[in-house]
Amino acid sequence: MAGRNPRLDDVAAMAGVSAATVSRYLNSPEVVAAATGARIREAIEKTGYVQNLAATALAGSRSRLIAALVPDIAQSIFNDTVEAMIDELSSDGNSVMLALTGADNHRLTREINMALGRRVDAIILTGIVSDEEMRQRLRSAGTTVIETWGLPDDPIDVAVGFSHRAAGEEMARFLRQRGYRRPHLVVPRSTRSERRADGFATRWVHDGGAAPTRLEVNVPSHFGQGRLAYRGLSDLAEQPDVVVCGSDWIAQGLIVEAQAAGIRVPDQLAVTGFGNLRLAGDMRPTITSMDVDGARIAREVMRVLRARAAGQEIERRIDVGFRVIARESA
Amino acid sequence: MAGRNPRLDDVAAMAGVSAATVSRYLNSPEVVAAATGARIREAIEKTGYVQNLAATALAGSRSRLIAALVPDIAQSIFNDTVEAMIDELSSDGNSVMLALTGADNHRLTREINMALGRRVDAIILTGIVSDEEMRQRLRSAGTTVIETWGLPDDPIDVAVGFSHRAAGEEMARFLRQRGYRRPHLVVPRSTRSERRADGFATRWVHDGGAAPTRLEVNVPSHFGQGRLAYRGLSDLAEQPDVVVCGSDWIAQGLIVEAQAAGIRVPDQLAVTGFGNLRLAGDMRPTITSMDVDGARIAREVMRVLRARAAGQEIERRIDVGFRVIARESA
DNA sequence: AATGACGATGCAAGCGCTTGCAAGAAACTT
DNA sequence: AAGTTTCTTGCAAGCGCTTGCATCGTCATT
Repeated sequence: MAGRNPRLDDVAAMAGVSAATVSRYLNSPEVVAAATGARIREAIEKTGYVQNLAATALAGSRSRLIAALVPDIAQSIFNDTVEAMIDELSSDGNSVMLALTGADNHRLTREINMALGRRVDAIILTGIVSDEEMRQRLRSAGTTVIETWGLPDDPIDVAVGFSHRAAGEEMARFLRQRGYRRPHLVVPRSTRSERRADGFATRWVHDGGAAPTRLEVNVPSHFGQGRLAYRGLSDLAEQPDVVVCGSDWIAQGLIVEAQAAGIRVPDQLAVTGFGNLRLAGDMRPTITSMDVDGARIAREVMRVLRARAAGQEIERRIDVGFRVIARESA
Repeated sequence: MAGRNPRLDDVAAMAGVSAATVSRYLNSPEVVAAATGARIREAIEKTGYVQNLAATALAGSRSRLIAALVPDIAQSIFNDTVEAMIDELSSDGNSVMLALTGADNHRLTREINMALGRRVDAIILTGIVSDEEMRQRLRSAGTTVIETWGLPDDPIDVAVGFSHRAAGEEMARFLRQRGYRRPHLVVPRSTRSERRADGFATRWVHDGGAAPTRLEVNVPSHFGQGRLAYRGLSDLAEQPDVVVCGSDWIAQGLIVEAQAAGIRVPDQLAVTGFGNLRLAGDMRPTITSMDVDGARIAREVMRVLRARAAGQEIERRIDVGFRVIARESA
């Protein structure tokens, strides 16, 4: 006890029981007699004991550690989901290892190895693991792996998300129905955004429209890109009547720049965003966007995790859908 | 080897050495003979061995786990810093446990306990731990504790940040010198923001101005609050000539709303933000803000961590400063 | 009063790795 | 050639906790 951190033994000695009993008390209080429990509680209090979770993880089968891999957090549409998940997970007594993968495949690999090394109970992926070898590796690791925000045909393990292609198609349908004729797409260079853009274009053409023009921008997308995208419009042969942006931030920037140039939105130029971030509803004009329920994704992830912990079967693909939120900007 | 994950032993057996040697190879490759190292590398490759870091943490003295506690990540001025830190830390072979504390003291306590339980090598705090008992607890835990973004007189262990009060004073000086006379403060309900506001007010009055009016808003601050804050101006007896916002988001929203009302910024109303986020430079008009180098904070944190690991002494309070970025909005 | 059944607890063998100590081999010294 | 020093490597004792199995009272049952 002198100098070092108190251990299970110290608590056990003080409470007059064996270490095993203290361990049981910690993990399932209901199995130890009430009186014993009280003594143990007191001993824990007195010694200031804090369970060494590294030892717990080693001895037991669970680490109560969950790895969450995201491209970035500085400006990310996933933040709400990640925040909700971290919240829930820690209420359940887990810790979350947050790793940033960027667009970089090499970092993804490194972080997955780290996660495997720590024997995490689950790996939550945001963004798409395209490397087939890595997918295989994850499959055979035996860990729960949840892919979020996308809905691959053949998930590594479980996927919670929606079809980006379908979302793009839906937006095309919506704008066409509203009477727009010349859409211009501003597309961040991420697999998901590109898929939406492809869905949009395919549907648009299928419905008899001319192939939309397209501007690619870097990720992560931000306000400033919207402004640049607006200026880029002047290079187009034909002016669009609606600009379909890959994110609400881009849409916001584009609107601000258009207004600064004296253009009225949506009368002279309509704009749509993606993500239905809070600012979409707050902007002047309010921004028409595509809503994805990030919190719902988090909830479904938790449901999967709990089901797994309880040994229940779950569906492999969980579609949370999306919906167009019609507002003033388009 | 059958069925289960390969262990150190398995690698050792295949390479024809003892487990100790493999362990040494893993931790300090230079101490094992080159030829042996090659055999081990090959064995690792073949078995697909992944070090069990729970065991490593238990046996060794370091866990290579760092806990980062932040109020939130959905909309946070700290995100850049956190992102930079996570990046650096994982390049160094550490994992980061990200915990969200919200404004809630109870969650803070829980997460600190978790961190201590995992025997993290360091705890990085963003936001202020005001509970004196908890500060004491952290002091005696013997773990490296780094408080960031603030600069308490008596840090728990080490602090990297700046004086919010001084930043507020500096903004007051700046605006006074620019000739503004009636500032109005929009203050998020966080200790840091309030401190800046206090610094501003004190200085302003000290320099002969009338005490600034003040509007409190909830955290996390966002675009929509700026719009509301603008509308709130009409309730004031006297109209301000400059609105000092607690964040760039608020400033941005306020500008958009003012413009929608036909008010020219800064001619009829000046606005300042805080944080010098990217959008401050991108907005129309560009937003005058207070810059804090979040990446620098991350770098200093890393420096402290490395110094600690190397057993060197470091200063307890590291001031990264701040500076006003004069732009179009004020 | 004998027999189970059951609840509460202890024993001890791990979980997979690190590291101080010691020994054998190889390379220098004198 | 013997004595040192320097490298490499192995041995084995932990690190602090969990958990299957065994033990021992207590009660309810016959």
